[in-house]
Amino acid sequence: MGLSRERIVGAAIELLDTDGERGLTFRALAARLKTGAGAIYWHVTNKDELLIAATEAILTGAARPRAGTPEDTLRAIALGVFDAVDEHPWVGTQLTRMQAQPALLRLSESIGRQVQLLGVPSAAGFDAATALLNYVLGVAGQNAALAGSIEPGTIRGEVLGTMAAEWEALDPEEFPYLRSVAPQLRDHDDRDQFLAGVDLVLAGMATLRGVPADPPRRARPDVPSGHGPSQ
Amino acid sequence: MGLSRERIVGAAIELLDTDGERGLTFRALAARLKTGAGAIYWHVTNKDELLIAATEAILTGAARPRAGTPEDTLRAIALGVFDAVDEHPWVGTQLTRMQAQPALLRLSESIGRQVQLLGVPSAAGFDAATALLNYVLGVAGQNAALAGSIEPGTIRGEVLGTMAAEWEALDPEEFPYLRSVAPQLRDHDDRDQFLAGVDLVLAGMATLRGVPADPPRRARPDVPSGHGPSQ
DNA sequence: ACCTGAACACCGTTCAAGT
DNA sequence: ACCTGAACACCGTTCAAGT
Repeated sequence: MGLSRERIVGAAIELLDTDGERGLTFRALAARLKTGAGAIYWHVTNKDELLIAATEAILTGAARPRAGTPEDTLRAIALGVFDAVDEHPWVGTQLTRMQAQPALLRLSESIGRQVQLLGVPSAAGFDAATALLNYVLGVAGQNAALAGSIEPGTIRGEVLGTMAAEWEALDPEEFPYLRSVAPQLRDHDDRDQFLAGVDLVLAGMATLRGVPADPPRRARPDVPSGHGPSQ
Repeated sequence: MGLSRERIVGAAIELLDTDGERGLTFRALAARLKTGAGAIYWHVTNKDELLIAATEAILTGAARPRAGTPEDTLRAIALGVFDAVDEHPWVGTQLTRMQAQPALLRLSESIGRQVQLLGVPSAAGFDAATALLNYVLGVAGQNAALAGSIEPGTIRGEVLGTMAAEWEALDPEEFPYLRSVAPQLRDHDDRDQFLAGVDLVLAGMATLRGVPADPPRRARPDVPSGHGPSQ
C-alpha cells in the first residue's frame, strides 16, 4: 500500500490534531508515513493545498442545509462550524486565513440562501448574511487562537479559567468591565454564548423585515447539543 | 543615534506595510536598520513581542470611547478598528491570532462598557458584547486575509472586482446565491457594509432591552467618513 | 509512475567575540 | 551596555537518482 492523497491528508489531520498547527511539517509527515519528505510532493502541490484539503475533509457537509425554519437552519449551520473548530482548532485558522478555501464558499452560500428565505430584502440581505458569516468566522478565529496558545489537548474549561484569572488580575482603573465580568467568563458555556450571539444577529435581521422579534432566549433545548458534523 | 525599541518597531511597521506580513524578517529588519540581525534581540525579546508592539503602536487610542450615545460610540470604536486594519492589514492578523495582544483587551473593555451603558441586562450583556467583538474581529480577519492574498499595495476596489469575477464563475447549480449577489459585491463599499453589520448587531441588542429598534439604515451621514484613528 | 534523500534557500534565535 | 555576524536548528521545496 503506497502513498495516496487520502493517506497523506489523513496523517496531516492527525498531526494537526495531536501536535497543533506547528506540528504539521513535511518532515514529521514523512516520518509518520515512513517516506522521504519529497515523496509527498508527488501527491500534493504544496503545504497550502494540503491544509485546504485537510480543512475540506473536516468541513464536508458542515454547511449543508437541513430541514426546518431558516432560523433553525442558520443556527445549525453556525453550530456545525463551531463544533468542527472546537474539535479541530486549526480549522478555525484555515477558515479565517485562506481565501481559497472551498468550505468558506459553501458556508457563504448556505448562510446567504437561508437569509434570503428569512425574507430580508435583498439589498440588506447581502449585508446581513455577510454579518452573520463574519461573526461565525470571528468566533472560529478566536477559538483557534485560544487553542493555539496552549498545549494541544488541554481541557476546555481550563482555558477559560486561566483567562478569567488574567482578567481578574487586570488594573481596576483601566479594566473595570473585564474584571466585573471575569466570573461569568469562568463558568459560562462557549457554545451557549456562541448561540446567543447567533440569536442576537438573527434578532437584528428580524427588525429588517419589520417583524417584531421575540427576544432571543439563552436556553435552547430545541437545538441538538451533541457535537455533530465534523468527521 | 543607535538602535532603540522605537526605531525597531517603526521599521517593522514600514516593512509590514510595504512588503506584507511575510516581508518582516529579522534579516530584512537588520538590513534596513543597518545592523546585524542579532542586535535587534537586545531591544526586543522575539518576533511575537515585536508584532505585539507594532500592533500596539497602530492601535493606541483606537478603542478609546468618545462622547455621544453608546450606539454612536460603539460605531466609532468598531470603525476605528476597521480603518486601522484597512490601512495596515497585518493588524487584522495580529488581532485575531494573538491572545496576548493588549489592544484586544482594551477593545473588549471599551465595547463591554458601552454595551453596559446601552442598558442590556448584565447576563445578556456579556454575550452581546462578545458577539459584537467577534463580529469586528471576523471582519478584521477577513480583510487581513484578503489583503494577504494579493500584492501589497493593490487598489481596494480591484480586490473586490476579482472576487466578484470568481463568484460569477462558480457553478450555478451549487452556488446560485453567491452568483446572484456578485454584482453587489463588486460595487459595494466595504466600510458601509461593515457599518451595516454593526447596526444589525445593535438592532439585535435593542430587542434585548425590549425597546423596539428603529430599523438600521444603510446610509449614515452622521458618522465621520475619513480614515481616522490609526497611527 | 512513484519514491528517496540529499541539497537549496530560506527562517528565528543564540552566542562568542568585539567595542 | 550595546552591537556584530557567524552558527545552529529548523523550515518548505526541489531535484537528481533510484525502483
